[in-house]
Amino acid sequence: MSNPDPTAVVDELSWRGLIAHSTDLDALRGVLAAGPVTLYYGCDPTAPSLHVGNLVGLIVLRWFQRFGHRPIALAGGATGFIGDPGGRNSERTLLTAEEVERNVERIGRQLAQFVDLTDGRGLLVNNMDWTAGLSVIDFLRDIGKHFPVNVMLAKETVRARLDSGGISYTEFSYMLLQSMDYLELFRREGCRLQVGGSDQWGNLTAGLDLIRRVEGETAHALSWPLVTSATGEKFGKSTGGGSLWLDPALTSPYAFYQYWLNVDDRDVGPYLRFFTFLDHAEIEALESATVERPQARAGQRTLAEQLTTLVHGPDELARVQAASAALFGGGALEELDEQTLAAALSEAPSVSLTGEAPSLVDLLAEGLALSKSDARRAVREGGAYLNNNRLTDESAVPAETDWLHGRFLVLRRGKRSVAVVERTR
RNA sequence: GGCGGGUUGCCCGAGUGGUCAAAGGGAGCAGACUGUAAAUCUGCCGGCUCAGCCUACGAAGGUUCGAACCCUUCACCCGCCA
Repeated sequence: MSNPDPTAVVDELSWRGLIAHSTDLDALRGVLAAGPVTLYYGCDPTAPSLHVGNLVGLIVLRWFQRFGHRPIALAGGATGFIGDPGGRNSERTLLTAEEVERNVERIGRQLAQFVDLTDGRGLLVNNMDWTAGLSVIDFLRDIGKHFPVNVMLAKETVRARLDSGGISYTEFSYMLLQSMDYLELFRREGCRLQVGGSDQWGNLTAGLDLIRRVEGETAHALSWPLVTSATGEKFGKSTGGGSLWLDPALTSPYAFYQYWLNVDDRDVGPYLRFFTFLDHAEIEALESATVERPQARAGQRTLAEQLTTLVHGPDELARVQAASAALFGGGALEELDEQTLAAALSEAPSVSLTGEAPSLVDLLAEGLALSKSDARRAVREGGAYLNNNRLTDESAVPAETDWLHGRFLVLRRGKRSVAVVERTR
């Protein structure tokens, strides 16, 4: 898709609620109108995978690409080494060089999945490339000289840290590195726009200042609002507390799909706008459907479908939908044929068994990653199920007839956590 | 460098010799109600070979019949002074 009006990307993002702060929007439109604009978004490799928090950035890059612009996805091999002081009240634990390197490699692959890199339409870079060889003296002279400490101290991220636990010189310097990235990309690639979450605003504007001082030119910044949820919980914390990762090894596509399927009614509309590329009419229709017939959860279903496809692909989507239908369909598991059941269960965490079966409490603990105390408690509280039947006996052992098709036991804790035990002989 | 304050379970935070696995809140989990939602109510929320035992209150050592609580040393954090 190529839109005839390259400035319309601003209106699109605005309609979707993806603009929180911006530098001069009219000036930005002017730049966008003048031709394809190169812009960048950076992620630090603090973990071996991107998470949903990074998803907005990737989607914004895609929007720009759709409107004919040229996105750069930056993996922060250098900045991740230092640690962003923002959004925390204490110092980060430094990652080792091996960890950063490994994370950069993995995150780079994920970034490449979201941005079309063919024929120079997009670019993937690592800021370590221009930071590693820099000497301290050059850095202090060429970059540090342009940063008034009084201005840095006034930045929200720094001030918050001064009020809580203090901040090391290392993290204090983070802003300089990020600004230097922008300057570097401005020089190398003619990058004129940096996008980021609103918590990055201070860092974004620091980059603009640097470019103005060094190059005497105006660059732009655009931020999106922090994604929140209606209940005030941290967005993207999957049930169970962990982050919602994009890597299927860290968050299974099934769990990923279920997360979106369970989104609060009040969040569906905003999330459809933020996270999908559906057109306005379709989103508005889903928004009214959510108001009129909330129990159908049409919005949640579409959201879950769209995002699972975006991140994990259509094949995974089909599998997790089959699994969800089997596990939440309300029908008896015994009635599912072996093939369907096996396919559905392939999405759930599983335990393989060869010999005699241990107690169900042991299996619950292992399959659902609980402590045995927790597993015991779940049974005691009536929150543990075998093949959709509530367990009541803490010392129960699976009976021969419990094995579905002679192969499977379906264990469940509460409504949503499912694990499968598979027996091989 | 000096003086003072602090370090408690996932987070915040009470606890100053036995009744402490440690108040209260938040987060989380389960049950009921529902729509695999929200709100609400109820229960749970260190581990285990679970009516008992083990491990835990920054670290190590000590006093004591007994220590999260007292003493010593060390580490880190926060103030004020230099």
